[in-house]
Amino acid sequence: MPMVDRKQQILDVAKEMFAERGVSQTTVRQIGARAGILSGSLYHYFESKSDIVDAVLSDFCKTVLGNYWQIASRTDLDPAEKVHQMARYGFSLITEHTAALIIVHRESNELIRDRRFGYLVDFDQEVERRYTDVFTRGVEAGRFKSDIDPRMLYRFLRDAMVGAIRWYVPSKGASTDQIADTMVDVLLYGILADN
Amino acid sequence: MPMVDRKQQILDVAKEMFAERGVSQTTVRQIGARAGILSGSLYHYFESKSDIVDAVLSDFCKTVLGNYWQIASRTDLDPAEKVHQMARYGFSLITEHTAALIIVHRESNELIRDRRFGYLVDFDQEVERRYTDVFTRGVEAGRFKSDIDPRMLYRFLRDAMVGAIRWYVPSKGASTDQIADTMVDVLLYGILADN
DNA sequence: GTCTATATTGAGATAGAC
DNA sequence: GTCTATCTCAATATAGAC
Repeated sequence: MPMVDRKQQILDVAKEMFAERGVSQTTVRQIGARAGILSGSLYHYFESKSDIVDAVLSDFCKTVLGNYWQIASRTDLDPAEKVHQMARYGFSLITEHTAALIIVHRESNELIRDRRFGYLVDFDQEVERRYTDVFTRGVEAGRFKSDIDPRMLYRFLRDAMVGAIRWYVPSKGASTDQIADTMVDVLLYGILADN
Repeated sequence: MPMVDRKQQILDVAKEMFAERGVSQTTVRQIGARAGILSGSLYHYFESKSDIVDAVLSDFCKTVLGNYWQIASRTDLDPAEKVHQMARYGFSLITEHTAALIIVHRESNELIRDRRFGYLVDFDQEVERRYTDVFTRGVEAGRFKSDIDPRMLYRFLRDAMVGAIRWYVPSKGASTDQIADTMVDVLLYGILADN
């Protein structure tokens, strides 16, 4: 089959456009046009526009959670190093899952009004737990200051990470790893227990 | 006149709804309904829905820039204290200008496609300059590490600030000042030159 | 200044021929 | 599997009576 899987092609196109213009600003006609078919034909592959959004996002959530789980499970890293690796992964999403990240970040508030996207809330909480666990362990291990607020720290970090998607340009300047390194450097020297 | 200025009332209502549901998801019918008139009557006060958005945002930008200017101009604060005060003001926008901040933060990408909202870009750059100036001065004064990246620091700080609007609940927990204090504490102990 | 009524546009979705 | 053609609905905006 020389023809690329059309369903996947539609997903790729839709993902791009959702990221560029926002979900609600992207019409099925536009998706069809860029995919090279008419809007009506989309409904051969998907039951609704919502289905397309769902296919893009549920895939993203599964991948990201899996990867965070892997890092969080490593036993060869101390808490500070673990935060560092998690931050590197978090920033890497900007280039590796640009479109999905933009959609989740920019529109999850709107999307979760629809019950079918309730898993976005669970996703958020799962990721938060991965980070706060590491912070808490770090405190217990005496590696981080005992008066830190894990939830607040996570939120600062997360917002700085996902916020970067609005200004980061891959071609010039630092890599996402370098940005993560800078961020973690600022963070650690503020939260590492004095020694 | 016992009647509140209707134009202002419409603006207040619209601002609220834009923040709740997003600009494009808010219809003129809904605005009219909550303001107690029919959608058609809105056009007696505004030429278009865009005009309403504009009225809300241009006002916000003017106020914020003015206040940042005031803080940045103070001569009684050293760089670290100035960052602290600016961050406190930045976080205070969450409660003081909730709706406008949400709109600017969540939708400026979309809005600036429309030429008439080009001033949002200028606004962003102006605010950035206020912050990076302070960081740069701090380096020159030997108060901050010499290898910091003012732009990146500003972006971390800004994204953490505006991101907080998605999780901050005024009624319970910390005040915005307290959150700013925590944030700046983390930030400073990472960027203050050793002494 | 507000209403009724409606023009106009564009969206998601469907039916059925090919 | 894709197209043509169209339905249905909801949005912004307008015209003109009151």
